[in-house]
Amino acid sequence: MKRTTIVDVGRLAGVSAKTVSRVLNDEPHVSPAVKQRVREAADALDYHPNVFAQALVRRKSNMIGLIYENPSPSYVVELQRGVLERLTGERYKLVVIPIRSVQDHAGEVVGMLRSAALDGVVLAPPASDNPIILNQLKDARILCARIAPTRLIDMAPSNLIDDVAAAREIADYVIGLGHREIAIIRGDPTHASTEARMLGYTQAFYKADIELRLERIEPGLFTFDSGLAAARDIFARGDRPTAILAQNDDMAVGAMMAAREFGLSIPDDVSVVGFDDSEMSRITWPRLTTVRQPVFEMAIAATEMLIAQLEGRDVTARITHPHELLIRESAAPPRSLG
Amino acid sequence: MKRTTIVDVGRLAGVSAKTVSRVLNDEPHVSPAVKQRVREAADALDYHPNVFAQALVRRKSNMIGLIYENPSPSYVVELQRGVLERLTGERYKLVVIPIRSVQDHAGEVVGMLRSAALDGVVLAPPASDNPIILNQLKDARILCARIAPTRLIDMAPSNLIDDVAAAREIADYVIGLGHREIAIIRGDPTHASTEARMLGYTQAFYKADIELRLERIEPGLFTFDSGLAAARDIFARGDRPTAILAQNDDMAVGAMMAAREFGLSIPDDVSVVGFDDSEMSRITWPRLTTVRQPVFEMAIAATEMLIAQLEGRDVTARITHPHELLIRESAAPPRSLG
DNA sequence: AGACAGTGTGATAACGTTGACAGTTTTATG
DNA sequence: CATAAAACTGTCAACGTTATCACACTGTCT
Repeated sequence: MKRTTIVDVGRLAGVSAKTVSRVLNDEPHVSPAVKQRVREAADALDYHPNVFAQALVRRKSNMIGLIYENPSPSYVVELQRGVLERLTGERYKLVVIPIRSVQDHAGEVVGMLRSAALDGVVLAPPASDNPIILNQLKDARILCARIAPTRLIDMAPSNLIDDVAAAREIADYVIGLGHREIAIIRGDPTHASTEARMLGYTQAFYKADIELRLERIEPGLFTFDSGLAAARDIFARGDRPTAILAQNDDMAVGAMMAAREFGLSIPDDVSVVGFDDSEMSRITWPRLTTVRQPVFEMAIAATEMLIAQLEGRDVTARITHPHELLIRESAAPPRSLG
Repeated sequence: MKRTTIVDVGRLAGVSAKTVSRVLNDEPHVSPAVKQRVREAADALDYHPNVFAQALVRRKSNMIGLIYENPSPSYVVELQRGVLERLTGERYKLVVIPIRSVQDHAGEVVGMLRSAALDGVVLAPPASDNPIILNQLKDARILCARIAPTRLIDMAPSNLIDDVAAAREIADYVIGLGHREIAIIRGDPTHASTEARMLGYTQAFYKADIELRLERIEPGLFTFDSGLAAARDIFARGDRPTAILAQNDDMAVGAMMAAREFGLSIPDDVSVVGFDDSEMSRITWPRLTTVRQPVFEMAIAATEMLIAQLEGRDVTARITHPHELLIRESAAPPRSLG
């Protein structure tokens, strides 16, 4: 079973392979009559070009990768939706490349990408923050665009939000409601945004002259389960906080679940706020107060940056996307203030 | 900037290109000494094979596609997780191919796949059920494995659950709780499982001698929003049902949200059950009673079937995966029965 | 000793497409 | 009308790898 090639099409249309190539790639200098004949021949033979032969000779694969290691399914979904959104109508295909642990395998990632022969990659956290990966990509001359890096911002095109300010704002809000006994559930320590958000919280605490007690800071991993476990720890201890700041929505929803297990009502007994505005924050009850990170838009923008580079257009080096405090029903003044 | 090729490696190691190829592909008939030399030369030059040249000559791309058009993010996540799980450690890469509307674009899908030159595809609903796509894949000799088809089961390897039985069981359960006034939120009419689940509900109603009133059947699209809208319609009407059967979890959670808007408590005022056991069913409060469809396992199995075909191994033609009724807290006897 | 199976190695020709260049015709220009 | 410019078309050699075949050598079995 031989594939039909461009030569077959040429034979049927009575022209050279090169001419067929020109027609199929919409190159100029082909007479309308020939164009028509070639098109018909191609249709008749149900011809589809061999992308490998093209990729080989053009040195371009029309495939881009999305690299992530993200414990939050809703985050990953948004990410991918954004990339695919920008890719509709383009000839690029998306190859998804989840990494088990960027921290542990940073050295191997780029080698893998090289064999995959992608035209470029979109880096999501924490790969977008990893200096080893960034440097190796540069050495291997693989183009990239980044989502939510917090370091080395100018090393490659970046899509940011101001994590510190966003975290500070939601902490300000919670403090503004009257809370003083506030617990924090941290994100995955290998993600740089964890520190950034922590810093934002700290600034808000400092401004309000609230002491940040270490035992009120629980480790988490950005997963629902880690939020659930952290909040169980928090509630199991004697001095229950009146509010919980979770560093993403998954953990916040986990914390809400834990509160229910302890018979606590939200927001009356304990306020819970998240971070991201992922889909799940809208489907819980009460709906989660959170701060929106426009992941979908950031993914679109990153993909745009990548495509711009691939096509040799000018590239915006950095976009800081707006965040937004979304006040919903999961946080309220502490009961003592009624 | 020239790429380093197999010839360069050969030159450095003092052997022919073919010998390098043999070493790199672990073919026999190479002396240990040469093997060693070639390996060192390849390392020294940081050589990575060009996958396109390989694909061209081997007629094999080592890429597989995942085709879906699925409105439920959590379903898609599970699907992808399963495929990627089976692919870890394999040399295959995953290309994701979301289709806007399989119904409308069935004729174009396979052409697209052909140009993408994938070795095979995993078909998720509703593409797994589409006869046009299946036939064209067959004609184009693109291998495939299917997830949750309901028709033409023997046309290609399939991973099923018994949708009818599963739907009947959860309806039986709700009826068993004492409900008689039951509304149904249907799924996307272009997905064949919608009819299958409907049939299961119908059987349960018939067995219990409950009339299935048409005005109690609301259309939906498997999305949270469609479930929300459908349930609003249901609650806005005079004769409120005591239970709602939603054909997936997304819509069930939407219905729970609608109930809250109407000040109804779950399960006291109204019971809600879903279908799938997607992640969201565990994070709501009360947790959603549903019937588990092992999407993750089905995706792993489908990928295994595809790989087996690609490697010429024997392929299981059909696996019926177990479903399981998961009784949680979102359904209870109707208030009238206490 | 001769035949024979295997092992190790290289030369050459694909795989299907496009880039570079050259040749031929048509059209525009002075 | 001559001539330059543009439009059209074809030839040939890449692109980087592997398949196929050929050859030389090493044992092993009659």
